[in-house]
Amino acid sequence: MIRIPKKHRRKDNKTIDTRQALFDAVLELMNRDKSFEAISLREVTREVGINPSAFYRHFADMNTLGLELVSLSFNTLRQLLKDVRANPVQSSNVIRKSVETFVTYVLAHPRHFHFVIRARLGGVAAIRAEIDSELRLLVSELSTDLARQLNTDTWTTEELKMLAGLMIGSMTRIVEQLLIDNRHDQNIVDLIDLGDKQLRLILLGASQWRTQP
Amino acid sequence: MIRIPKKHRRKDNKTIDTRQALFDAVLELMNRDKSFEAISLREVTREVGINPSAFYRHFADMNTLGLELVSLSFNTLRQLLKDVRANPVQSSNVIRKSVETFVTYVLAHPRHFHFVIRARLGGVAAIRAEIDSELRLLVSELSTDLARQLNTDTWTTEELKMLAGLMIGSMTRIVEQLLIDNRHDQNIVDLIDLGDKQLRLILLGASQWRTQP
DNA sequence: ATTGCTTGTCAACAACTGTACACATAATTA
DNA sequence: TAATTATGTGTACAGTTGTTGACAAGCAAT
Repeated sequence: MIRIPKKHRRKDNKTIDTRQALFDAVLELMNRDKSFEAISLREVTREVGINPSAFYRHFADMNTLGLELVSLSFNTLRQLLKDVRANPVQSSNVIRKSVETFVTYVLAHPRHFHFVIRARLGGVAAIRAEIDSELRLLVSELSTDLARQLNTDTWTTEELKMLAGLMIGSMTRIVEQLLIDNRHDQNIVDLIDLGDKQLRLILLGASQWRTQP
Repeated sequence: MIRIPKKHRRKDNKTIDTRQALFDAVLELMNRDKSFEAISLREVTREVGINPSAFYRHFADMNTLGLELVSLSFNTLRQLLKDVRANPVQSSNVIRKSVETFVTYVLAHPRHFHFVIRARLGGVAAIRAEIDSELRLLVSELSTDLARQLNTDTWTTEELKMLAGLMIGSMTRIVEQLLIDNRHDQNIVDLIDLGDKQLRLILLGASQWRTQP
């Protein structure tokens, strides 16, 4: 019988071959319109082209794979934030430029964003919890950023989080419309326009905000 | 063997018994942390206490059941909107009162809202599409409502939808936090507070909005 | 070249799935 | 009452699932 040997590395270059392929397979299957919960272990190995039992050489089960996928996905998001902080947007229209870079980045890494968007409300509680905590972290980070640009006399910490949540919520919806069922052939430019206007309206409201008793 | 007979009605009183029980079973299973896609036909019938084959007397398959569940769920939402329009809120603090009634209503029909929230990004494309179209309808309705209260010179139709989408998006997040994993024991009052502030900030921004070229 | 670890194959298992068919019972209509 | 229709049962089927255990091959270090 002909056996096609799979290469595998070690220690320094830790067995990334099929491990990465397993990640990719899950993302690909989700891209083909399956929720994470509905993807079977065998389906994944079939996609990769290995025996079902070989799966266990890399992950204890599908859920731990999913949890690692959450980390990976948020890492690519963090990479964007890092880049943005390194090269802050310089433009007369900061907001629109920011939305543009964001959308561009999402479209450059659609699978990771698609996974998070879908798994956020999916059926695996542990994954939901992990995504939730990552998002809360994001809200906190953004609210401290905002604190530097707003009058801290009129903004409590809680209100800053409320504002940050609103902004991230708006962006989340953009990603949802961008990556899921855009059969409504919603133009990308239109989506950028939508995000731009929503953020501008939010920040317009913020500029008028006064703490109420 | 003991057989417990199930009653069933007809025509005028259309076979609602087990049919309704099947709906309830699905909602109950989703409430127990399963995504719709991951619920098997047999599981549902097991929950109801009937033979798997009997399922087909009521639905062609799980997906059509799911689609009907979308209709049912949005009907309960429409009921709220109907009530609200019939008895418009009269208060010095309209926004907060509105959020309160909304949250109260959601908590009175948690399963329907829970289903929609979860299935909106779930794995069944037909169900997603249906929910999406219902939500778009909602956005349209709200934007015509808003048109009556805002200066139509400074608001285009598209911008009204943008505003309505922002408001509904905010409420959607509230429902998500209300019904899913509120292990963060987020107080209901805090959530109402959050929704109130977000809506106020949005409408504050709206009051300052000017159409830009 | 031998040893030892990693990665993969193969075969098997019991459990569960959706669906089909023939049949039984309950409720409605004639 | 008798006939008809709606609903539910029982059994069966082939297909898929997660997981296990024994074994083989790839790779690195000795």
